[in-house]
Amino acid sequence: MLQSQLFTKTKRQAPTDEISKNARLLIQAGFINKEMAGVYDLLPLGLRVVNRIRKIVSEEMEKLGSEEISMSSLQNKEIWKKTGRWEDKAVDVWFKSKFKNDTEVGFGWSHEEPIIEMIKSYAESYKDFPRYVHQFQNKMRNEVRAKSGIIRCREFLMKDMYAFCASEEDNLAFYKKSTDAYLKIFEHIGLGDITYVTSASGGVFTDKFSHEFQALCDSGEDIIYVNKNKKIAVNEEIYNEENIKKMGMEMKDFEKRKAAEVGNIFNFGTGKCEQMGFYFIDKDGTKKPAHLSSYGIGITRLMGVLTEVFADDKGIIWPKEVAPFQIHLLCLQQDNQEVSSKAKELYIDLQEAGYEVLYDDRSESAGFKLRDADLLGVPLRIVISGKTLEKESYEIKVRCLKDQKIMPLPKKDSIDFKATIQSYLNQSI
RNA sequence: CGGGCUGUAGUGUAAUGGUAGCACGAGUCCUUCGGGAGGAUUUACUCCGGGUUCAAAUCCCGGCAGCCCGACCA
Repeated sequence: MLQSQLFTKTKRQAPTDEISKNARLLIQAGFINKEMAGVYDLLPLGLRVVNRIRKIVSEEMEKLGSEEISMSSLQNKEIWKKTGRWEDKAVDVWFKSKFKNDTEVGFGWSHEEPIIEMIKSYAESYKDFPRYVHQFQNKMRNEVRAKSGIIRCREFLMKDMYAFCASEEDNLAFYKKSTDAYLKIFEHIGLGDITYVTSASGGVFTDKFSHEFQALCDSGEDIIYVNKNKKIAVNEEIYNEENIKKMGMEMKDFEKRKAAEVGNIFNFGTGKCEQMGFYFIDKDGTKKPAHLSSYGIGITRLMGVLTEVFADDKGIIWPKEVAPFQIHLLCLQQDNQEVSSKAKELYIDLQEAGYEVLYDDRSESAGFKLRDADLLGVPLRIVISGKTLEKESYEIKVRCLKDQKIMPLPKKDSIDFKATIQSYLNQSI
C-alpha cells in the first residue's frame, strides 16, 4: 500500500486525555480513533491488525470444526427473561432501548441465550450433536467505568464460540481440545510465552472452576498467581491453600503477577440448556438436556495487550504474524527521480515475492519518515536513499533489534531475494 | 456507583480578574532531504448554561465531557 494514500496521519504527540500506553500509541500512530470513553473506531491500520488476529483465530476455530455465524446485535427481551438475565439487577451492563411501538430490546453484551434459542430449533435428536458455532461480533457493555484504552471498552470485538454436546464426555473432550487450540492461537499471535491457562471461579451455572487465558501485562486488570514451571496460573479470586492443594501443588510455587484476560472458557454443563428448555431425544428415546460450553477471545483487547507488551520508547513493535504490513519500504528522497523509481521497482518486486508492503512514498523529510516508521512498528524496514544507491545496496532493519543491519540488494530474479528477506523477518518477534 | 483531578485553535501548550499568545498541523511560494528541516505568507481556539464584577479562560454554582483510584467485570 502506498502510504501517501493512507488517510490517517501520525500525531507528533500522544493524546493527553489518555494515560494507558495502548491507547496513547494506537491513537498517536493512527490505528484507532476515539469516539467516546470506551468507544473506539478501527482505522485502516488498526483494522488490518484486527483482521490478522481474526484470521489466526478463525483458522483454529475451523480446525475445531466450528461453523461461523453472525448473530444480531439487537436482542429479544423474552429470551433473556427465561434465565432471569434480562433484569438490570442480574446483569448490570445492559444497553437497552425500545422500538417505536414500545417493545423493549437489548443490545447484545453476550449471545449465550440467543444462540441456545436458535440452535435449539435445529437440534432435536442426538444425531444433530455435537454442534459448534462461532462468530466475530461486537459486544456492547454498559460499563460503569471504561478504562485502560481498548482493554476495557463499552463496544468491542469478540470471538465467541459455543459448543453443544449430547453428553458430558463429549463436552469435556471438546473443552480440552479447545483449550489446546486457544494456546495455539496465543502462541501464533506472539503471546505464547506470557499467556497462562488460569483457573478462576466458575460462572453462575458451574460448580467447578472456569478457565481464563491471562497474558502477563502490567496494565492488566487481574491479579493472578503464576506457576512458571507448570505453565499454569490461578486467579486471585480463588487463590487459597485449599484450592492449591486440591490442584496438587503448593503455594510457594506461585508468583503474584498482573495480567490481562485475553480469553475465557466456560463449561455450563446442562444447567443453562435446562433453563432455556433445550432438550433432545437421545438414542434410548429419552429426553435429555444439551450440554453447553462457551469460549471467548477478546479480539480488539488483544490488539491493546500486544501494544502494551510489544513497544519501546519509539513506538509499537508488532509481532510479524499480526503486523499490519510485513515490510515498511522507506524512500528517503522521494523527489529524487532516480531514488524513487528504484524504490517503486523494489515495491513491486516485494509484492510479487508475496509480501504485504507499506511503501512510504510521501515527500517528507528523512527524519520524519524514520520516526514514523518506528512509531508504526512494522517488523521489517527497508530503506532506499541516494546513499544506498551509491553502495548498490539497501538497508534492512528489524524493528525489534537495536542494531541496524545492511544487506546487499539482490536482483529480483536472484534466488536468495526472498530467502534473505525471510531470514530477516524470522528474526522479528 | 462512591472519591479525586482536568476541560483554551485540528494537536500540544501559555496567559496576577484587565489586548487570548506560542509551537506543531493545514494552505500557498522558495530553498531543503539519513532521525520529526529553514524562510515568507495565510488559517484556526477559551466545553455549555447561569452568577459575582467596571471587567471572567481565570472566582462561584449547575450541567456535560475526559482521565485516574476504588467498587464491579457472567
